[in-house]
Amino acid sequence: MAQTPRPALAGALAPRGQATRTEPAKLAIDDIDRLLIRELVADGRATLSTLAEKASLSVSAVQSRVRRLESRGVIRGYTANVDPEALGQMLSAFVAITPLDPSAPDDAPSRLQHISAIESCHSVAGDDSYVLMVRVGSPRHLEQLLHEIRQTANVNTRSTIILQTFYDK
Amino acid sequence: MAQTPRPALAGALAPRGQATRTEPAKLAIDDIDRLLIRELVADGRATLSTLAEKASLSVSAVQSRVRRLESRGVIRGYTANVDPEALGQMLSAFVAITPLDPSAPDDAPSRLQHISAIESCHSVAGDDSYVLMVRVGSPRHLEQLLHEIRQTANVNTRSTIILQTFYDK
DNA sequence: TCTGAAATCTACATCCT
DNA sequence: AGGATGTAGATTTCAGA
Repeated sequence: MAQTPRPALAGALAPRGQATRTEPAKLAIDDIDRLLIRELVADGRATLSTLAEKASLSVSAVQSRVRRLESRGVIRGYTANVDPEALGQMLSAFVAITPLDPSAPDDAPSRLQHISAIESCHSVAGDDSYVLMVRVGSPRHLEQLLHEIRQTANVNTRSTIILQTFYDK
Repeated sequence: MAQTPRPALAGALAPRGQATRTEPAKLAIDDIDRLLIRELVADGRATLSTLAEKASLSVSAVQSRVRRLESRGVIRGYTANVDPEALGQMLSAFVAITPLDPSAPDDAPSRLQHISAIESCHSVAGDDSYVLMVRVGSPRHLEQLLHEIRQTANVNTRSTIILQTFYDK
C-alpha cells in the first residue's frame, strides 16, 4: 500500500539531453537501495516483506533490488554476530607487524591467512606494515600466537591489548 | 538419520552425587551449537532446514538451539556485510585517542557514539586510551572527522590510514 | 515493478524418550 | 530437558503482465 508515485516526478527532475552519455552499467545506488542496506545491516535476517513495507514497495521489487546489490558485491554476504567471550575468546588485541627483512617479498597476509585467531588483516600507512585484529583464549595463547605470527611471516610484532569494546557496528 | 546414541554413555560418564550442585543455568555450548554458530557466521541467512541437515537434527531441535544461543547472547544478532567503498566510504583508518586532560572524567565512548563515521571503539592498554576504526569518503572528510573527535571528546588523535583490507572475518 | 500462486520455511503445539 | 512430528501461517520464489 501507499506506493510512491515517483516515475513522472523523476522524469521531470531529470530531463535528459538528446545524447545518452556513456552510461554502460548503471552502478547508481539510490535512496531505496540505501534504505534496504541500512535495514539489512541492522537486521541481516529481515524478511523481504518487512523490507517491502519499510520501502513502500512490493516484495518482488525489493527482492530484485536485494539480489542486484548482492550480485554487484555491494552486499557481500550475511553473518551472525557472535560474542567472542561466550566462545572462550577472552582476549582480543591489535597486532601491528613490520617485516624483519624489508627486501624480502612481502606476502604476510597470505602467509597468515590460515591462522584462525586472526580476525582481520589490514595493510596500513604508518610505522607498521600491517595491523591485525586477533582473538585468543588467554595471555598464554596470545604468546603462542605472536610466536607463530613472527615465525610465519618473518616480522616483528607490537601488540595493543583491547580492554573493552564499546561498540563495533 | 544416524542419531548419536549417547544417553546411556553420558549417564555412565557423568554419575551425579546425591546433591545437585548449584548449576543455575547450564551455560555449556556443545559441538552442535558450535557447528550451528559456524554455519550462521558463514551465512547469516541460512535456513533452519539447511542447518538441520548439516547438524543431522530435526528443524525444531535446531530452532530451539538457535533461539537459546540468541537469548543467551551468544549470537547477538545478524547483519549484512556491506562493501564500504560501494557506498562511497573510500578511506578507512584507525584513530588512536588520548585525553588532553587526564583528570577529567573519561567518557569518550559515549560522547563519540553518535558519530556515524566511527565504526568501532575499543579501550586499549598501551600508549593510547582508545582505538577507533573510522570510515570516510575522502581525506578532506577525515580531517573534518578528526576535528570533530578532538572537540567532542577533548582528546588528541593519532591516525593510521588503512591502505587495503585483506580480510575481515 | 506488480500480481498471484506454488514451493519452501518458520513457529508452535503435541508427543516421545 | 532435549528431540521428533505435524500443521497453520509466513515467506520466498518465479511466472506472466
